[in-house]
Amino acid sequence: MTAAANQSGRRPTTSRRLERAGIRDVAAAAGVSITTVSDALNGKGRLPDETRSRVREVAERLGYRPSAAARTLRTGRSGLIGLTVTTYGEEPFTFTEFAYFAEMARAATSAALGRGYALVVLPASSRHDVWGNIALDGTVVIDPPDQDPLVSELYRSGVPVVSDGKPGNCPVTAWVDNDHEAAVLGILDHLSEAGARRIGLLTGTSTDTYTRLSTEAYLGWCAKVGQEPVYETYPAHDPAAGAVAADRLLARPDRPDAVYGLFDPNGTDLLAAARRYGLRVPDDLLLVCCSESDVYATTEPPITTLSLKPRRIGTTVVNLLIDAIEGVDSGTGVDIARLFPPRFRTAGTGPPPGTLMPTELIVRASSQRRSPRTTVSPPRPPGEV
Amino acid sequence: MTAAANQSGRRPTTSRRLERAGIRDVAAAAGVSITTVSDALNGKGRLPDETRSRVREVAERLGYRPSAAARTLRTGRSGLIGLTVTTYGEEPFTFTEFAYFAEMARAATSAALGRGYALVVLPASSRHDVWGNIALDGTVVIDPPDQDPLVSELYRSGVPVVSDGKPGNCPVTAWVDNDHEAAVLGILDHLSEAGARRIGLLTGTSTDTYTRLSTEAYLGWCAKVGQEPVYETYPAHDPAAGAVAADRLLARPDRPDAVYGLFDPNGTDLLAAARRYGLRVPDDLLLVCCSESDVYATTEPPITTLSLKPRRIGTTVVNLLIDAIEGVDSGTGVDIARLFPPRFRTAGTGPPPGTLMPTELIVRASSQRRSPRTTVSPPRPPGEV
DNA sequence: AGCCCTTGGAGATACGTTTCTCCAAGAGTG
DNA sequence: CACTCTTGGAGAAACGTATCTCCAAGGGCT
Repeated sequence: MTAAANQSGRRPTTSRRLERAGIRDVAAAAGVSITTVSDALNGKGRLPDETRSRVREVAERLGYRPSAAARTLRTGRSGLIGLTVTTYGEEPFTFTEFAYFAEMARAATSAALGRGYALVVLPASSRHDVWGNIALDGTVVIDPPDQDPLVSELYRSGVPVVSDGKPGNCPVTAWVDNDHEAAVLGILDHLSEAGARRIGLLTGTSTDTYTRLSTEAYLGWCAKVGQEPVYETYPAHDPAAGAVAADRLLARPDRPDAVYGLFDPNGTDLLAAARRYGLRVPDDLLLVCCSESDVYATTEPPITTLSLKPRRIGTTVVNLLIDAIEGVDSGTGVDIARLFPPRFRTAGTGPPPGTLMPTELIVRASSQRRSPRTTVSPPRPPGEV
Repeated sequence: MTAAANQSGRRPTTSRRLERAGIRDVAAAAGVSITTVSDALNGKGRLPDETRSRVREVAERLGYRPSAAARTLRTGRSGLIGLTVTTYGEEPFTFTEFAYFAEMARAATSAALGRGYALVVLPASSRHDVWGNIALDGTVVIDPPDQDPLVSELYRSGVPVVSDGKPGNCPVTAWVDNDHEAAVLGILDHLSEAGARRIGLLTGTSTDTYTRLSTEAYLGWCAKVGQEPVYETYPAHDPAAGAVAADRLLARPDRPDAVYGLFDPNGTDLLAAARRYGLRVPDDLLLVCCSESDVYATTEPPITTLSLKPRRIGTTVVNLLIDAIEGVDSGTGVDIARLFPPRFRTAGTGPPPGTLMPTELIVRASSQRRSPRTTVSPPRPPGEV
C-alpha cells in the first residue's frame, strides 16, 4: 500500500493533506495500480467484476473526480463545442434574430448534452486569446458573414466547423440552412392569392445569408411577375431603425398593399405604422413577418408568421458537428483530420455537404383578406388613431 | 538546432510531420529553450526585448497555438465558467423567464469575455458525467431551488458558486438578486394610487426565490392593508397553463380590478382574458406584469411592466464570481480554497455576501386610470368581443 | 513434461504546458 | 584580484490521466 502510494518517490506523506483525491490516491487506497483504476472506472481492460466494483467503491468513497484537463490533454477530446454568434457592436448576440437564436441555441444545447458535449458561447468578436485558450472539439457558427476570418482559421487548424446558414466563402465541414428562397416565394404567392397587388418587403442592410437570399428571392419574384420592387432596408440590429423603416415603407407614394418583414419585430412595427396611417389590417394591408414569437397569435389582429423552426436547425447542426468530430477517428483509429489537413480534403470532395430544412408558415388573420379589394388607397399622413 | 529538437530523445524526425506545432517546435526553430519560449510568449521571466520579439515571430510563423488543455492542467485555471439554468422537463432553460434569462445570459457572457473567461451552458439536469468532464473555474447558478444538490456538490468541491437569486439552503460564495419585496410593494402601491380596490396576483407554483418572495410580499401587503388576497397559481413553465390561470383569475366571483402578473406572458394572457370578459383596460382592469419584452410598449393598450434589469444582474454575478476566482490566490499565492474547504470558511464568515439590485417600473397606459371608478362591476361570462 | 493461451494486472511513457531551481558569464566594486 | 550582483537563459519536475507494452501465474492440451 505505502509502496504504491510512494511510487516514483512523489507526494511525501508529510505535506498537504487536503488536496483533491487523484487517481493515484484511489489506486493506493484500493491497493491496485493506476492502470487498474483507470480501466475499472472507464470500463476498459480485462478485469473481473469484483475488482471493478471494489475500485469504483473506493473512488466513490474518496470523492474522486477525474481531472477534465488531464483527460483532455491525454485524449485530445474536451467534450466542448463552441457556439459562435455574430455580433453587432458590443453585444454578443444579435438583437434581431434573438428569439430565433435563443430557440436554436437551446435546442443545440440539448442535443449536445444528450451526446455528452457542452456548449461554450463565443462571440466571433471575442478577443483572440479567449478563443485560443479553450480546447474545442468543434464549433457551430451561426450565420457567418461572407468572409469570416475566424471560421477560416478554425477550419484551417483542423477544428470541425458546421454553420447555421449557408456559408459564403468560408470553408466549413458542413452547413444547415432553411430553404429561404422557397419560404419567401411561398409567402409572396400566399399574399398574392389573398389579393395583394403590390407586395413590399422590409429587409436588412447586412450581408448575411438570410438577408441576402431572402431579398434576392423577392427581387426575382418581382421580376417574374412583373411587379416593381417596393422595399426598405435598415440595419437589422437596431430596433429603433426597424420602426422607422416600417413607417417609411408605408409612407411611400407607391405604398404596398401587403408587406413581408424579414425580422421579428417588424410585425408590431408594421402594425403600429399601419395604425398611424389609418390602415386596417388585413383590409387595407396584408401582413406577414418572420418570427418565432407567439405574441403574434394574440395581437390585434393576429399576424401571420414564418417560423424558421430553429429547434430543428439547432439539433441538426449539433448532430452533424458531433458526427464529424467522432467520425474522424472512429473508423480506422487514425486521425484523418491531422494527417490530411482541410486543404487536401476540400480539393477532393468538392463543396461541403449542406442540408436545407423547410420552414413553416403560420397563417393568421393578417394575411387573409375577408373581402378582396381591388383598389389601392393612397397613403395618408400620420395623424390621430 | 537538431540537438535542441532532439532533446530528451523524443520526436524522431522520421515520423509524422503534420502535427500541430508545439512549444518544443518553436523552441527548436528559434534556437532557444522551452522555458524561454514560454516566458517570451507570456511576458514573464527576464528576457531582452530582442529575444522576446524573435521568439514571438517564430511562434507566429509556425502558427503556434498553446494547448489549452495543457495550460489548464498545469495552472489549474481553465478560463471557463459554468452557467447553470434551472430546467423544467426536458428543456434546458425555462420558458417563462426566457427574455429575462436571455438578456441576463447575454450580459453575463459579455462581462465574462471582457475579463477573459468564456461561459459554458450547463443545465442543472445534465448528466453528471458532463459536469464532471469539464474543468470549471466557477459557476453561475440561476435561481437555484431550495436544496440544490448540484450547487452543494460544486461548492463542496471548492468551485466558487455565485447565484442569481437569493439561495434557499444551498451554500454559495455570493449571490445577487433583485429586491423583489420592494418591487412588489411598489407595484401594489402604484396600483392603489391609480384607484385599485382589489388587487389580484397571477403567480407560480414553483418554489424558486422569485416566486416565493414576490408572493410573500403580496400576501404581507394584503394583510397590512386589510385586503383579502385574490390570486391564482400555475406552473410557470407551461404557457398554456398561464392563459388558463389568467382566465380563472378574471372569472372569479371576487374578480380583482387590478392584476399583477409575475411572468412575462401574463400581460398578453390577461389582456386576452379581459377582452373575453368584456373588460376594458385600464378602465375596468388595471394591469401590470413583469417582463423584459418591449412588445408591451405597442400592445393595445400598452402595458405597464416591471423590469428586473437582467443585464445589470448578469454583469454583477459574473464579476462577483471572477473576483472570487481570482481573489482566492491572488493575495498570498496560497490557494486558500484548497487549504480551507468551504466547511471551514462558512463557519467563520457567516452567510455569504448578497447584493440586492433595484428593479424598474415602466409605467404605461394599462395602470393609469383616466377616470377613477368607484364601483367594481361583476364578472361577465365569456362571449363576443 | 513441455507448450501455448488466457487472465489479471503492473510499469512506464506521453500529452504540452508552466514554473521552480539553478548556472554561467559578464559587470561592477572594494 | 576576489567578491557579489545582475542578466539571460537552460534543465527538469510537476500537473493527472490514458494507454501501450509487458509479465507472472495458472490451466489445458499433446
